[in-house]
Amino acid sequence: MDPMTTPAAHAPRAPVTRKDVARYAGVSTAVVSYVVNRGPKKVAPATEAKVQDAIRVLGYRPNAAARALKLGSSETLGLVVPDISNPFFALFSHAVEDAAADLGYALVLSNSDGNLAKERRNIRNLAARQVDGVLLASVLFEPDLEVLETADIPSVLLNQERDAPGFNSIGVDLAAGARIAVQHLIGHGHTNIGLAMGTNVSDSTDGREVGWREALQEAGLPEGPIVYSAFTRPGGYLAGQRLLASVNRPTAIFATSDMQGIGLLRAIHEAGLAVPGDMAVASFDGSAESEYSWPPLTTVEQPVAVMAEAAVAALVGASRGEKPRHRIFPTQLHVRQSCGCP
Amino acid sequence: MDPMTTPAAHAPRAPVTRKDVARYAGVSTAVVSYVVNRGPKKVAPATEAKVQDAIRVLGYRPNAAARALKLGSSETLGLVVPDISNPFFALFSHAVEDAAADLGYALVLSNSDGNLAKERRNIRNLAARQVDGVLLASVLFEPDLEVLETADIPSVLLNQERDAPGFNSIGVDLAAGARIAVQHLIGHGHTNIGLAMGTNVSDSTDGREVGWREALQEAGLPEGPIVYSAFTRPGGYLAGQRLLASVNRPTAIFATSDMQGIGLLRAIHEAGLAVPGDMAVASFDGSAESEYSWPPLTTVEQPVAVMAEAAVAALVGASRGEKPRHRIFPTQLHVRQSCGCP
DNA sequence: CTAGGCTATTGACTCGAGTAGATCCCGGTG
DNA sequence: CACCGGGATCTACTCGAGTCAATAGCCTAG
Repeated sequence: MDPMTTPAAHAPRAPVTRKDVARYAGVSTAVVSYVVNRGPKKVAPATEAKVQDAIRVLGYRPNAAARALKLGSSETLGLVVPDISNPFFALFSHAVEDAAADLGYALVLSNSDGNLAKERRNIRNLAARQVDGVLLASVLFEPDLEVLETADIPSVLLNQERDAPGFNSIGVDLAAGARIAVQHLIGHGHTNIGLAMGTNVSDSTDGREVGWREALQEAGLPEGPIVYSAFTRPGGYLAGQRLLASVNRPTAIFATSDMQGIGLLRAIHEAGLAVPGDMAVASFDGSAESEYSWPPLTTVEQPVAVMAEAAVAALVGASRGEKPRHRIFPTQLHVRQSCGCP
Repeated sequence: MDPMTTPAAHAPRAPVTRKDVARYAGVSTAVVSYVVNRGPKKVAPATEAKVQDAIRVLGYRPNAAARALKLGSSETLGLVVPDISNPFFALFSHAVEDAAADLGYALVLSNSDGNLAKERRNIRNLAARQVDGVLLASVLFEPDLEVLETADIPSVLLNQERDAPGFNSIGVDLAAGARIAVQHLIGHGHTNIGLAMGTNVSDSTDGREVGWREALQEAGLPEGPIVYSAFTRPGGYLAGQRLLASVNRPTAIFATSDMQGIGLLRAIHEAGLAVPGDMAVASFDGSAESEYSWPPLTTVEQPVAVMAEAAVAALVGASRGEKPRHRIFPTQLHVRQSCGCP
């Protein structure tokens, strides 16, 4: 440390700019830029050393706002999710942040709390902040593309099963995933399989419902009871209570999210039934929580990390003029014990 | 091209600037600023109407980067957490985002993944991005304040039990919370209470360990076995296996986080024991997951929303020159069933 | 010894918005 | 009629960094 006097701890230190570095190093400001950005012109090694030194001594950090202004890019991506405290979105956010950080982008997070007006506000807000792209996990199943269009930012629709022409979108093959899970349940000998379906504002039927139905039909089984409720733990709990009380009580249930699966388990336990003995369960998402429930949930895993990377790549590609596209990823069944496997 | 047809959907529309608005409205750029910011000078109502009109027609959005450059503030806060997919931090992030949004701030999220080097990088990165403040949930229990000092940004240390002079910090009374939980367990008649302690890089003892010990001493009970492991589900699982195998197996366990509590439950279930019959459990945090485990966990709830608000307020206060301070919040015991209550 | 050809460096302009200071225009006074 | 007050508006500079065109050295070939 400097043996001389240290400056007062809380003196409002003026921010160090490129000019200060230039003066200290005895060069022009242009050279400082060239050193910092390694280009676009070369700098003599000796000069570079002087500049690096000055940067270190003064503790210079380029002002990101100035940079963003000049370059027209803030190196920032926006992520809009319904609720970050939902484990699935938390997982997703983490993966997105990782992918973005790898490419030098920062991530601005905002929650829409299942509220369309808030979702719109958030998008507009991000647009005003000059983010380079928006990743939107809409509260709607058919998001209102208008806001995105008028905001005129590259965007990716997440969790999107169907193609929205002119937009990047990313999703998983819901139907195939659900089918595989229900088939697995059928493989355990179940003939009456219920569905705890998440509610969903859309005209078209959710792929998970389709997959459930298909698997049943293929096996020549009748449709089990369906209960619609929120994609949440309480939603699953409620669905569980209803399903258990239904006239033709199923012996297995497929839940359209892990959160519902968790809620389901609670309802079943409270009814004094055993899982998977009295009631088998399988769910959808593949979150960490599903691994540590009791019993551990057999679940359809979404390739979250891969999807996040693809989403970020699509955004970065869009700013380079690439065409928007719709990508669907495959899921994978994670067999644990709630289905009846040992 | 036909001038009447709409422009090609993906024509790289040039961004609308203040100048465009000024030209369209037939005024100077200064007036546009005055209208947008409602000051610092007055504008005649008629002129204002013209400008508002132009803004609407052209779809003008002020460039946040330019604004940030000129004003030296980006209206942005940074949040650094070890891992957003940990439910506790997810919950916290949500609360922080809410509080920040209420005050017009956006939130930049970054994960440090329990990696000190990454934590430092993230902080520096945020500093370069001119965030107005940083909320830091450090991976260390005694964060290296040096980075924050040299970065010279207002900051708040989260989850901080002890006072770091010159820094804002926010935490809960860990010892008191742990004590209350252990006392509750004692109230159920347990005399051998184990501790699943999260590992913690610090010289001093974690408050939760202190609280556990105090409660035992006060009741004249001997210390039960302690197992140290990560603050995670697998950490708790491991701790559970060890505690169950220990020579003087306890009849109740206090876990220092909900995640550990969840892991504990799994280990106990796998051993074929009943909770709370054979083994009672209580944990710490109050996350949503603890409510839906089986059985639901009795846990010490942290006032996450209040703390988040206080943290954001401290940051905003700091930019106004307020003195840094250390605040400790009380916890509250949430009695559910894992402790033995009906 | 000078022209030519390099390379390293610099000066100066730019991005878009905030705002101080100058200017303009109007009605009202003396 | 000249002058002044005062509100409305405009001109011009600023923030910090990127980068191009111009320049200053300097070495070598002729």
